[in-house]
Amino acid sequence: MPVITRFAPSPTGFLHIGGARTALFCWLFAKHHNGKFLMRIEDTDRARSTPESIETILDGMTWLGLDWDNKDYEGVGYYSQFAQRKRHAEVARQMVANGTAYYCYASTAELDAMRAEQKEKGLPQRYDGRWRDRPASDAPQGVPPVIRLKAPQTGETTIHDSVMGTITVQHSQLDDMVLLRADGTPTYMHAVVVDDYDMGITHVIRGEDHMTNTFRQVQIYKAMGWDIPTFAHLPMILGPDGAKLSKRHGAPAVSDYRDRGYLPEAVRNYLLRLCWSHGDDEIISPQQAIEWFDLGGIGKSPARFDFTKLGSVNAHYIKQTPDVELAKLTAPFIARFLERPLTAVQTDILTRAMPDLKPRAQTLVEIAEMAMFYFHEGVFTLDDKAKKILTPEAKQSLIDLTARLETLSDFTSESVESLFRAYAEEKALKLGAVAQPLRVALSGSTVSPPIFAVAGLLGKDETLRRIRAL
RNA sequence: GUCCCCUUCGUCUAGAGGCCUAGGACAUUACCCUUUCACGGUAGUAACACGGGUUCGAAUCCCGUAGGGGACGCCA
Repeated sequence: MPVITRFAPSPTGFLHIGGARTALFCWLFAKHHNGKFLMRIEDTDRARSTPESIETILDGMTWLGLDWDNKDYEGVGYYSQFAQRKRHAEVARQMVANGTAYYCYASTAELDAMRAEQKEKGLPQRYDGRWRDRPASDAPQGVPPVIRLKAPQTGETTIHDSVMGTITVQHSQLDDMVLLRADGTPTYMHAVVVDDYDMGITHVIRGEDHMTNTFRQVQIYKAMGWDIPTFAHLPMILGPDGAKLSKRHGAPAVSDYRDRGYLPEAVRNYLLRLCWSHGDDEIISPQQAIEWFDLGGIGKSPARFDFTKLGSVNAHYIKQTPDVELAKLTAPFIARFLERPLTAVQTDILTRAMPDLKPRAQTLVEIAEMAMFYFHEGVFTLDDKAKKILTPEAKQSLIDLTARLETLSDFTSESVESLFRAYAEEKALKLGAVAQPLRVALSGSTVSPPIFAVAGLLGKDETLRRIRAL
């Protein structure tokens, strides 16, 4: 049987980084087995679902390179849960007919009171089954009922989770959950099961927060006589402090990572290593990931998100990315700082500077910040450190040097360097004594890429202009 | 409160009863390289939550304790 997995986000916000990890694992598992990976939007909550959110989520998936196999579905490009509502209702009614579900006329206020009382008494908060065995003749007039599952009350259910192992829950822990709301729309619990069945999902891979739900959902499969898929519940991703990953930690949305200059392949590699391992391997190419990925490699314990490590993985992928492409990816960040797009000449400088830029950065934003001085016009504002470099002697050396630079016919990184080296030797100076002042002159800072390379890139005119502007 | 899951360096993890003097990566410290900052290289600090068992032998199996996470909606 071919493997079919799915990612089923609810379109009520952005694509969460934890969701992205789930999607990645589903995708990898399907790819590994030559199966299919499907996208389903869980939009049954009409009040909270928005088209913008769907777009954001799909964008995030595309950015990460996680393509789904039902892009042509019904012309919308994904399976919509809401569109299946008639089918959900039909199944619920079928369950009433076969005695595995029933109508419940309890009002919301009534149920709130019930839960409040249970809580006060320290009892487990569960629906007490007040309509479970009442005859249809008891139904009040004009009250639209919900349909509830008639859950088994004795015995137990065992599931064999591919990550968590064999887990058994007593049926006494289950309650009669709502399947179909009074307005005829399905609840999540019901819709997932029906959709997973209809879509032929063989492996339900999802977050651990769905673990206990699984035992309730299994009752629906049983009630309908459907085959139960394989479940794999992934441990949570926690924030650096061990609490739930949230806005407080800075970056819960996939788009945050794009905006901060992380490469999608780096984010994927980092995410892959959260709760999953393949021996001591850390840097794993997309091809290797597909080849190696298996459910057995997933750990059971939750992982904390570590931005520092993500940074180092990102640095690795930055170094691997070809200069032309990296320049293309960095240009928008620079353009944002400059408040105008880069000219062809500037793009060319950026590309040629890339070999010296990329080993120094962890993100595209850092590259952009570091590259800004190349495009600087006018006079630099120097900090104290830089000012300290420009002693009267240093300035004098620079003036001496401008005269010599002037005569250079072949103005390159190499020729400038040998000229500086010769000068330093002549004056019995360390190279740093002339290189540092040049660095300040050309970059406006005490820290920059190798300064002779900078001079070569800037060219003779601009180099002399910057020295004279001091 | 009830139920479920988890627990190896600061973090991600390797580990399937003897290969463990517990390995790797990130971070961190020192040194080397060096025109600055990085990159790179070398070396170091650093962990089996605790308590009981089982066994000739436990990070690994069992029980308990503590801590963490999750679920308990006409949200998904």
